[in-house]
Amino acid sequence: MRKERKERLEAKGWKVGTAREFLGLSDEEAAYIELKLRLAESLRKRRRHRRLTQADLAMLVGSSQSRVAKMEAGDPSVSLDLLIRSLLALGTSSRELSRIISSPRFASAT
Amino acid sequence: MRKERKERLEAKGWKVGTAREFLGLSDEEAAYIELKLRLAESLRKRRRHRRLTQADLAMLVGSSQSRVAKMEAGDPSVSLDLLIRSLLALGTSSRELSRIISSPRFASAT
DNA sequence: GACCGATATGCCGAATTTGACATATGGTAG
DNA sequence: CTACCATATGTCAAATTCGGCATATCGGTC
Repeated sequence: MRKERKERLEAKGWKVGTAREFLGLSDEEAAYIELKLRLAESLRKRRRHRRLTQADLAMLVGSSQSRVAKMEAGDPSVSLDLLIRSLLALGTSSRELSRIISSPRFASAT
Repeated sequence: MRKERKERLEAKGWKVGTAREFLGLSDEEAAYIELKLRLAESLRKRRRHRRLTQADLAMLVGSSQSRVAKMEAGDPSVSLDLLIRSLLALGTSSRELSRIISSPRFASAT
């Protein structure tokens, strides 16, 4: 996998709609990144809802505060795997997970 | 991550309903494995629908035939990450992805 | 201002995941 | 049976991701 490329940038300031137009991303890469950001956003929302600190969540999933911070930031160094595992650890159901994945981050438009 | 445990077995003969009852899996682990199996199943279905061989798909996602075989078998050595990336490479939309994730593998019942 | 809890960022060695290869198995046509 | 193609399985070095740690930054409160 050669994702050292644009992924470095993915979550810097591109939390906005589609990054696709700014960088030269393939549909597939764009979809992957979008997905990651949706999960990241949701993770943070759910953690806060439960009134947990990043450190709490880290403990819960057997990770570290810094990794949780990276997850929520959509950092390229975190995999969908860990993101999803964390959501599951927070008690997210498949049903809810599916909703997260299909929900538009803003309004896809265009 | 200490998944060397039961995951060794996960995809052996446990394509059935919930593995949860046989092995001592936590809700979270069970959900994770179920999810993986759903994606695996879907990947195979979609690849076949497109009349592609595992080698074709491998080429498409920049992987190898053996890895594709492992993906479709839900092998513990493949991550959700790769599984999802492959589905995306096959043109699966977020919408479809979400449907895959929430769809029961059989009939969850009980 | 100083202090404090929460979060962000950079780094590193350890652990996991990957692609590739060899090889085995399965099915099918000749 | 042989040949061929698709798929399965095992292994391994290289690449990626991991947890943990140190440290920086960001509000609040005093």
